[in-house]
Amino acid sequence: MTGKNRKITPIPARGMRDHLPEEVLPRMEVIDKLRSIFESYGFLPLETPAMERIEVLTGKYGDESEKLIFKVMKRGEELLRALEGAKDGIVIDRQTKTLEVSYQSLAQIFSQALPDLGLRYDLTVSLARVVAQYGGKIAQPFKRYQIAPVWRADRPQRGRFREFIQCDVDIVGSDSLLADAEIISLAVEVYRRLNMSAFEVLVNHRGLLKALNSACGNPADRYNDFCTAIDKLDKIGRDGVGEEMAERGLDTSNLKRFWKLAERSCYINEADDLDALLADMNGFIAAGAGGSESIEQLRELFALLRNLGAEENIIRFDPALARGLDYYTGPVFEVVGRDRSIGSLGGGGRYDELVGMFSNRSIPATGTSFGLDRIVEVLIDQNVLAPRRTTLNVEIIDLSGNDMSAAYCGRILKILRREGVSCDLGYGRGKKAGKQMKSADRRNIPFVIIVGEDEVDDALTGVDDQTFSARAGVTVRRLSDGEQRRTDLSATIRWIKESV
RNA sequence: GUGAGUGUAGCUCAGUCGGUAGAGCACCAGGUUGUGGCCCUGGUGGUCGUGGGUUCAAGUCCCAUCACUCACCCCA
Repeated sequence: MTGKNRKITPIPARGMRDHLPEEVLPRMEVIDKLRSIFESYGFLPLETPAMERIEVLTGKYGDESEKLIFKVMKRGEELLRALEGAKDGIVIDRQTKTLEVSYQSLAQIFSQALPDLGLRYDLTVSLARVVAQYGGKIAQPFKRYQIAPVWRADRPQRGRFREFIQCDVDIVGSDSLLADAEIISLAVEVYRRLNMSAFEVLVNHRGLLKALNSACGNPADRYNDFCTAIDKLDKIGRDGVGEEMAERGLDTSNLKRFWKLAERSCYINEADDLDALLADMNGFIAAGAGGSESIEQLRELFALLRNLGAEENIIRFDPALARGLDYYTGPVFEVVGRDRSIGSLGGGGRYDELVGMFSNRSIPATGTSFGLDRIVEVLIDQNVLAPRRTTLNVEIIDLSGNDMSAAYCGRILKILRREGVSCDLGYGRGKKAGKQMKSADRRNIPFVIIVGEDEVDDALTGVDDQTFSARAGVTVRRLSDGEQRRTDLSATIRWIKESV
């Protein structure tokens, strides 16, 4: 460090964020609530390393996403050996400590030969690895949740970061639709218990989309393109989707019939409309492979959801729901705001081919992921959640700042803390009352206890804490409305507990 | 990866035709002897992102670079 010219920027690394206490406190409230709901459904916590072997991560997400994995290079001697091992297009001279490499080989060597670790890109791949590693120990169906950061080397943007928290809940090893129903009703309960307003859950089936793709006149292998285009409906509208499909070389001649069906999307409690829609859907896809089976599954899933006590007008069958990820194989769902302006709050579905990838056999799985940051953002917007500047209930204002008052304050602190009332001694001991009170108020501390000569005169020496609580005169003020009481400590504690 | 925009005090920003930097908020002190939020006064705080160029003179014009933001792609 040679002076101020060398000052290091205090801005966090690109796409990464600091979370100050006032922001962390409401986030932790949400996390606590999520955990208790997950556990009430019997999901168990799992923790896995932030870094995985690189070969665990690669080949799972598709070429585009694979570029977004943060890779960690081999280190020290191993790095040199790897460079020497990458014979093609590279010459290393240990004597002269020089390295010659063609520009073309460089990118390939750096991205393939040198990394041996990577930061996890999501939590599902780690789950699949754990299931393969501890297969015998883990009783299936395995219900696990994991709330943890994941990393993506994406270019940051509004609501998109390089490090963010995922809250994943999955059931591994059951192909029962009951598992899908349980995941969906869990999602509904989470948003309801978080007091999120104006949301709904859209449900569809990947098999149905496959059949719709065929019914629209496209070959089966264009089904991913079909889903990708449909998935953009909210953003670019029907005409946009049509153009998108044309660009991708898909048949758009039958699209009108599809929209006609899609706009009959209805809540699952609207039984007559729902039955009619499913029946007409079945007619439309008559030739589609496996489509009828998907429709039967949806029918059963909706019945199960009603059994699990689904509220009215929350869960909706939406034939135009696609979900971007191409690993889904069965029912899929997405939680959205009713006005659609806040985008997706979370979603999930069945993915029967993914978890088995380390086990060489297919293991059925279904699950959901909650976007913690987006949920917190929406809850703050809806005034359900507020930034919190303190965990303190009480600050003690010591006006005298002498040995006598210090002993008196100390005794109050000890008793309050033991009673579960968080409290602290103001650092402005001995300063003017106005200053100290202002300082407490600015940090949103709800109560102050004012200790001056009058109060200390009342202090009772040589008595136990219980006697002290019952007899010591305490001046306590509620800052929200200025109400001030002079009473004993026990009554003070009751008042504080009642109002916070 | 592609395209656009913005960098001036801790924060939000102004700064005219190129003439050596300003406001509000925040912070500190006081107006106020044991009572906060409002108001008033004063104060601290800036290599104008960084480097180069043009000019008698650059926050201002030009070039480069870095960082951030937004949109696309993709996703949570």
